[in-house]
Amino acid sequence: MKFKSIKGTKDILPGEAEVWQRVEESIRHVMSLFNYREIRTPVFEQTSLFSRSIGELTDIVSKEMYTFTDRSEESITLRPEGTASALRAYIQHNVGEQSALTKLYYIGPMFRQERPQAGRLRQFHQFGAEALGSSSPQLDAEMMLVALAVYRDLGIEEFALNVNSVGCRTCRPPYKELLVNALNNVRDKLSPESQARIGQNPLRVLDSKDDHDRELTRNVPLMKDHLCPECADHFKEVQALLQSSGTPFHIDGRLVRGLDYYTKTAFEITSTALGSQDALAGGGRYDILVEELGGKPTPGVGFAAGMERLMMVLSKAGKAGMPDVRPVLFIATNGAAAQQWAFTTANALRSKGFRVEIDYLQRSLKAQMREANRMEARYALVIGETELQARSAKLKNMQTGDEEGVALDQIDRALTTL
RNA sequence: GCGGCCAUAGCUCAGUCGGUUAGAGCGCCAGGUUGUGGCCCUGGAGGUCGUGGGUUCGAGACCCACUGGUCGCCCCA
Repeated sequence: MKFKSIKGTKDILPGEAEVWQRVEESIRHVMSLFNYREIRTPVFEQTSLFSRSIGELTDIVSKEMYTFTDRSEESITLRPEGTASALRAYIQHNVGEQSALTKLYYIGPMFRQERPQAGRLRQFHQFGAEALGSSSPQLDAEMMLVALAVYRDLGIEEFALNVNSVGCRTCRPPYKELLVNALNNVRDKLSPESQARIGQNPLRVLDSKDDHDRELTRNVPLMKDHLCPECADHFKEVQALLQSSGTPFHIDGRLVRGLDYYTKTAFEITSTALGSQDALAGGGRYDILVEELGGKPTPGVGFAAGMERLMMVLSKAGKAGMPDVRPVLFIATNGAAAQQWAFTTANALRSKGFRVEIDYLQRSLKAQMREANRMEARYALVIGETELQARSAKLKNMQTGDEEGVALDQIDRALTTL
C-alpha cells in the first residue's frame, strides 16, 4: 500500500459516516431549538489568534498546535479549538453591532498534535456554541442544557456534569495569592509538574490527577469559597437554574479548564462509559476574551464537545445505528435494450423520490439478483426483451420472493402501494 | 515528549521446537439453474508474513532498529 492516512487521522467510511450524519442532525436540531445560528470559519488562522486567546502557557499552545509558515512567511495554525475563530469572526464583522445578543454554533474538525490514543486524534471533531453579549447566568446554564439536550436526543444517559466558578479579574488575583501561599507550604512534596505550575497557573495544581498531590492539597483554599460578591451571586444563580431545570450536577471546586480565558463559570461533562479520555464536553464563561482579542468589552459563554467521544459512547450503548440506506428497487436486466431502459427509468424514479439502483457491470441476471439481495433492496424489477415489448415486467418482493406483473408506466405507483 | 502490548489474505485470526509449496472462517467472483437473490454444494481469485538489517544450512517464527497501530502517562474534546 503506497499511501496511508497521517498518524492520528482517521477515515470515516460508509457505514460509520451515516452515523455521523445522524449525530450532526441531532446537533443541528437541538441548536435550532435553542435558536443558535451556525457559523463556519476557516480551519486555519494566524497563529497569534490562538496563542493570545487560549494562553501561551497552556498545553495546547505550548506543545500541541499544528503551526507552520506559509509561502509568505506568515505563521499559520490549524485551529485547535473553535472559540477563538468564532470570536475573531464575530469581532471582524461587527456582528455585535447588529444585535445585542448573538448565539452561534459550529461543527467541524480541530487539530492538535498529540500522541493518539482512545478518544484522542490529531484531527478530531467538535461541536460547540457561543453566546455573546450577555452576562446572564441563564446563558451559562443554557450552555450545559444545550450539550445535555444533544446527548439526550441521541439516547445517551450515562454522563456527569461538574460545575465550578473560577472567579474574575476582581477576585482571582487575591485568591491566587492565598493559594500560592498554601501551595508553597507543601511545595517540595508536590510532583514536578505541579511545582512548575505554582508559578505559571497555580489553579491547575488543584486538578492534578496525582494522588499524592491530591492528598497534599486537601485543605488548600478553593476559588469557589473566595469569590467576590458578584461572582458568588452568579455562581449561586447558575446552580439554582440547573436545579430548577431538573439537571443533576456536582460542584467540583477543583475543576479548572485547560484554557486560560475562562471567568466565573467553568463546567465539564464526563461520560461514565468511557476510559481515561472521559471528557465529553467542556466550557464556561469568558467575559474578558472578546476585549482581549480586540473587540469591544463583551461578555460571553460557550462550550465545546468532542464528537469522536460521543461516537464512542453511542457505540458502547449500542445506539450507533445508522439510517436506512437500502434501495427500494433494484432493476435487474437482461440484454442491452433493457439495460438502456433501466438507466433512464432509474433516473425517472429517482426524481420521484425513490432510491433505485441498477447494474453497471454487465453482470448476469443471477449476479444482479445477488447484488440486489446484498444491498437489501426491497424489490427487484426483472426486465428483458420480452418484458420491454410487452410493456410489463415482473416486480419481485425480495423478502417474500413473490413476483407479480407490473406495467412499465405504473412502477412508481406499484412501489408506493406495495 | 515517555511507557506497555501488537503487526500473517479485503475482515477476524491460526501457524507447535526455526524445517518442504503459509492456512481457516467470513467476505468477494464464478458454476451447480441456457432469465431470478437468500440456504446448500463445487471451484476460483486474493499474501512483499509492516519495512530494513542480523543470527542460521534454513526465519512468518529468534535478535536489533525503524515505521505504523493500539492502550496508558501528561493533558484534553
